[in-house]
Amino acid sequence: MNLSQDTTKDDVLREPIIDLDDETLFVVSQTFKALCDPTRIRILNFLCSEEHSVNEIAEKLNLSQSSVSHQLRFLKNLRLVKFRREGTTLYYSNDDDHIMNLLQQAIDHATHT
Amino acid sequence: MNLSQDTTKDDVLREPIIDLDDETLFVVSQTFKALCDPTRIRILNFLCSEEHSVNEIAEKLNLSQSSVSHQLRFLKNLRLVKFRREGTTLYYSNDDDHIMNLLQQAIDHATHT
DNA sequence: ATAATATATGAACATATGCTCATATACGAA
DNA sequence: TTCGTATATGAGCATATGTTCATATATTAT
Repeated sequence: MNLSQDTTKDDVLREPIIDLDDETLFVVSQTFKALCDPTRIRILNFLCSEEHSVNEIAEKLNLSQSSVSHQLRFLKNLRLVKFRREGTTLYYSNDDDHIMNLLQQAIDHATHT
Repeated sequence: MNLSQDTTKDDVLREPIIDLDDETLFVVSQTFKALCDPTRIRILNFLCSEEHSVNEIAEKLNLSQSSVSHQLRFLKNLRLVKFRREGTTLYYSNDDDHIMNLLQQAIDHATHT
């Protein structure tokens, strides 16, 4: 696994990646950090199919408005969710299909077991 | 509110899962927790291709023996790595292809960006 | 303008996390 | 057994994390 990496265009045979550069490491760890908290998992899973307002999320998932808002800010900083405004209501939705796909894979794996 | 849940085996059409049960939530969060720390990411990535002893890991990744050992215990508890003994040396290796695959996807995604 | 509703935010707090240090344990060689 | 090497473990510590509480901000309606 991990037998290759970006090198110059001329390379054909590539060295295996022993260690990862700091930036990759940071991005990957941040990505998984977003997915490692039960509350965020529930929120992301809830936003998987369709958009929901902050209050809807809080009510359906039985969480405080503040907690949801804090977590949504966290997820928005990582560009995992986005929102649109309608009056005073903000509708949040998925903004990263790739990460949502990783989450679904893990959920499928967990439920399948 | 968990509008849907596991249904009977006879069902073909199923409601979307609004909320996740506690066990799934726990397993998924634990899984990602394993992948959200830079040190564990480096260790798992290093073990991705082949087995390595504790000292090899520590030296190649420039980590303390103690830190590596602690993290390996963490990863072993989650069944993400296994080891075989050869004298006093323990060779650790990947024990969960599915999770390793999730990690590689995230790494590819991060490096590709 | 004020009121009502929806959301965001900062402080404080308790808990979780990851590291280091020192030491314990396990195994093999002599 | 004793020594040397490899690994494991527990305590202590500093930092990170997630929640609640109180309050701030934003938008709409009156």
